[in-house]
Amino acid sequence: MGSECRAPIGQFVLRFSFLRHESCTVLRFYAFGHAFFMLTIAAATPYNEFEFNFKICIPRMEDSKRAKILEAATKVFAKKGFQYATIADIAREAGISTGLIYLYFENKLDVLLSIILDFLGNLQKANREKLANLTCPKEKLLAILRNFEELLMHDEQGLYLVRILNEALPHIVMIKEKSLQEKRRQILLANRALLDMLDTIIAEGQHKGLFDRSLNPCVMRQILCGAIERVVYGLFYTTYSGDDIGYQAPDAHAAVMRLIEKFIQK
Amino acid sequence: MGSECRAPIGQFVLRFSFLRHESCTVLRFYAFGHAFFMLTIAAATPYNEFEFNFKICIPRMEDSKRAKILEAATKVFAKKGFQYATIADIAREAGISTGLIYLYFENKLDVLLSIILDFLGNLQKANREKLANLTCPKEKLLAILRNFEELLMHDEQGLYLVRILNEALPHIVMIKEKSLQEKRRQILLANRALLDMLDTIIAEGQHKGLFDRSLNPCVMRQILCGAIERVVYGLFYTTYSGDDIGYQAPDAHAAVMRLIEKFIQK
Amino acid sequence: MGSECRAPIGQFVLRFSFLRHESCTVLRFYAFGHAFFMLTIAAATPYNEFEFNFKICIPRMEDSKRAKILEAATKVFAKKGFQYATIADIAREAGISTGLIYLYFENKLDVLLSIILDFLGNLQKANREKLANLTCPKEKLLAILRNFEELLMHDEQGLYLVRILNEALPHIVMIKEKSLQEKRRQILLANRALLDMLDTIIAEGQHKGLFDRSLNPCVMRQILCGAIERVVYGLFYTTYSGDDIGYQAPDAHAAVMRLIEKFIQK
Amino acid sequence: MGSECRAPIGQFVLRFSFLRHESCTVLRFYAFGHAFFMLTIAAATPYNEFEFNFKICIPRMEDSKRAKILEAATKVFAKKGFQYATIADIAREAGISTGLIYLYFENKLDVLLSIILDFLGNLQKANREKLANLTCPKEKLLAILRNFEELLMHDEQGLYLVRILNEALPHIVMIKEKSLQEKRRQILLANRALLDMLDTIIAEGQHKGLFDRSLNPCVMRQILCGAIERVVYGLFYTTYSGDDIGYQAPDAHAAVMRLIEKFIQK
DNA sequence: AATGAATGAGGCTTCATTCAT
DNA sequence: GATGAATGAAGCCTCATTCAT
Repeated sequence: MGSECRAPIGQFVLRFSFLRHESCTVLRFYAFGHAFFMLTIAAATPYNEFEFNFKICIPRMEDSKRAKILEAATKVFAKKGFQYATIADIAREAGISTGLIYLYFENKLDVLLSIILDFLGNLQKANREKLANLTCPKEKLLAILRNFEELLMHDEQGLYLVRILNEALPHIVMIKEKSLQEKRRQILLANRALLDMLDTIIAEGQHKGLFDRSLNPCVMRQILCGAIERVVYGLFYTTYSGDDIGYQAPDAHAAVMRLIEKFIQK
Repeated sequence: MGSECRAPIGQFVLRFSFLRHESCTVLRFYAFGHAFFMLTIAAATPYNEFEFNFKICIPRMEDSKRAKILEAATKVFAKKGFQYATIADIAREAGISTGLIYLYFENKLDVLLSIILDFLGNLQKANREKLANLTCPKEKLLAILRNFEELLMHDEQGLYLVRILNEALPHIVMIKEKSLQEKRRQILLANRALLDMLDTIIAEGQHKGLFDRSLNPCVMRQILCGAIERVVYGLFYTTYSGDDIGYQAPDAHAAVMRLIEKFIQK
Repeated sequence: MGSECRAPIGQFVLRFSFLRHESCTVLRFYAFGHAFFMLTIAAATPYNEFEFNFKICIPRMEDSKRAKILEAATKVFAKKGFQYATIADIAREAGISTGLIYLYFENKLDVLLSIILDFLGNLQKANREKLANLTCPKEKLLAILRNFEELLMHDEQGLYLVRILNEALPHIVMIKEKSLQEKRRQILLANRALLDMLDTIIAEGQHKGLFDRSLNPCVMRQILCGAIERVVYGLFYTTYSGDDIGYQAPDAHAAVMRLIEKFIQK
Repeated sequence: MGSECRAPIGQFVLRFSFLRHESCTVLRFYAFGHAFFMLTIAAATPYNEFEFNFKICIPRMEDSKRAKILEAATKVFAKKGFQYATIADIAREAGISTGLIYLYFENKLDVLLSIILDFLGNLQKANREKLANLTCPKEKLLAILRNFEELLMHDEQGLYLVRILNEALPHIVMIKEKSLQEKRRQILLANRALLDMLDTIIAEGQHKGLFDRSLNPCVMRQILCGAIERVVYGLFYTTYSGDDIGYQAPDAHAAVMRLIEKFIQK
């Protein structure tokens, strides 16, 4: 925080923090420890007209810095695209300074990789929990795909992730930076593990005579994942651009469930 | 009264037609058979003020060079991603100088929009041709989706397009540049027209009792398109990264056909 | 009720004052004694909507760095001409990196405008001080023109300014950039104010029968200013090109004084 | 010309020429050999809105190409400034192609030098003619300054020249290009000759007891020339920016005459 | 731990100049 | 003589990253 200060206002104490970025100034007013409202003054050209953005917000208290940065970055990457999102954007969104990001991450790409790795980790964890008690291939398949769907549709952050995954995965293969090779390897491994798990379950289902045997399991998996992502992407697009995509989250869920059922059956 | 006349302009012949009406005079200028622009002179009093109405159609230079640039850009955008592709990359790939690109396009974004607009135009054209003789919703749906699939799987350029469409569409909404607004509008319109066409056909099929009535047509369309794109994307990914995706073009085609059949049925 | 408070912000101390009126609360933020901005909160109900009135005064960072850049730019612009001066030249002259200039100014044109605006501001200030105690038109005219002459002949920077003003003023009218419109307006206003002041004094002198009545005040002013600028320009040219212009600063001053006396008299 | 073509319109034959530039298209319509009107279509972006500039003009018939280019360049340099004027601008204004300029001139700087050299040549010629029969220093001085004034105030081109001279002279000293050294030398010589002539006449007048002896002749010359240029510049500024400068050509002339008379007298 | 001023490499874009036609 | 497509050097500007505080 740039600075803090207390001043009595009305019947309670008003505390505020003050943060100057390159292109804007952020003031946060707190009452009772909660951020009371946030005032962003953009375009600090002297003697000029200004643009203000207000955000009345009561933030989570226990936000560790790392999580805060990742959350902000997810939003910014999704809205602007990785390349066009700047470190300054992320810092502004997170309410911190640009330098601090480099205390928690190697560089911008590392932030992106960390978002993806966190997501894949969460997905793996959820899958492990759900699959523990299941034996039927159909139930297993459903469980995994529902986990995928839920993580993406659960909240705004999930919608952002669809956009990010879509954009980022092709790049990950290309990463050359030595210091990020380990993270790159982990992501590719986790991703591959996920796909293999799906392929194996589909093959198992085909083998047991439960699923349609005429199709290549890999294509089937690709279709199922692609359909889910696309459907969720539509939801992201709606919230993001304001255009009506023609359906809501429940429609999306129903359709995905129906797709799985119909498509894998004999 | 009408007359025609040819005059050499640059490297191609300019042809124009001349037509005098009672109250105005119309000049039409043609290049390559296209009406280049149309000039209506309302009150032909010499040395006086005039009223003009223009209608411009196709003022562009060598189409082959333009196509060459677009082809190179498609490849580069697909391989590096739009954000990481530089103008120098495109020029190198096309075998021309960087400056020349700015003779044919406004800037990098304009190149991207042109690629997409050309693709959507081709798709629309192919759809119009195929749909002319069809009445059955199922046949219509199949025709459109096969057009889509064929354009994308037909050759390398098609595979590149999947990657580009995937990455670019979110950006298009964000375009603020004044000079690109018209192209942005056209793309969004063409895209919307395509989606509406699909939605209408699906709704028609549902109404006639041919398709599954329980699902929202927009979601169904989203799933079908998403699945096709994802499957084709897998093929691109294989050729591009060298990783085996686990299936080939024929598998992909078979699966898509089967998906359509199964998913839309009652 | 009022209170004051200090909080460190970046490298300087932020001071603010706090004032509660019956219907609103006013916060004033100061840096270096300047009111940084003023925030009026109309209805201080917590967690509710607010009404704010802002008045921004001087949001800028280190003034010394800004001045350093302007000084370097003045020199470079004068020696190379605005058009041929590069940002790299200015940065080199100021002993900083190119990027830093963009932290203090919008772009190259903004640097130029800032130089001119600063000069006009100094001139206005000097005029205000000198004119405070004068009533005689002749004395007033002399005071203003001597201020002008002194600011330009005082030191090297003054000589540079002649060259810059000469070159820049035609450009200022042409500025289209939205972000520079405000500065453009201010310069034109300040310039106009200066000319109007001169014209008014000349007209007053004519009216009182002190000055030559046969001539248009605007032309007279133009001649006086043009003569001064040209004479000073000669001095700049000498130091800059090494060519002997044939006179020195004292000659210049004597001639200007004599010109004023002779030219305005009846 | 790009192309020519004839078509009967009303009771007389309409001939038109057609010229495509990079950023605009120029049509010229002729009647009876005169350019009837000129239509400039800017921003030839396909499918887009256009900007039109009309110019109804009846050009001189015997325009040699070289003179045409210089005339166009004078206008463009004056309006945009040398650096920001492009060869394409000049070609467009002259109604020719960019390449043709390089058939008549070495490069852009050569065009500028040629404009100035032509002007100085005209001035020298006019001075030689006028001075032939004069012996009185006062008459000689008046004759030279009136020549200067007349050439600059005579027409639009003269006004443009004030602006160009103002901007260009400081640069001429800096020219390093080998191929332009000769022209540079000529300009500096002609300029020096002009100034020397003035200085000599003033000194002569002082010596003969006709002029004020208390001032340095060089400063006096500088003041007289500076005043004239500034006054004429005001007229240019008015026509160019549309702002009212507060006086007209006759006011300017009267004031200049009066200045000379008053300033040089004892 | 946190800040944000400072750096400078690298991309986009313009435009003087060339040259095949 | 005349054209204008093509070239590519050079400048502006952005922004990831560093580092003194």
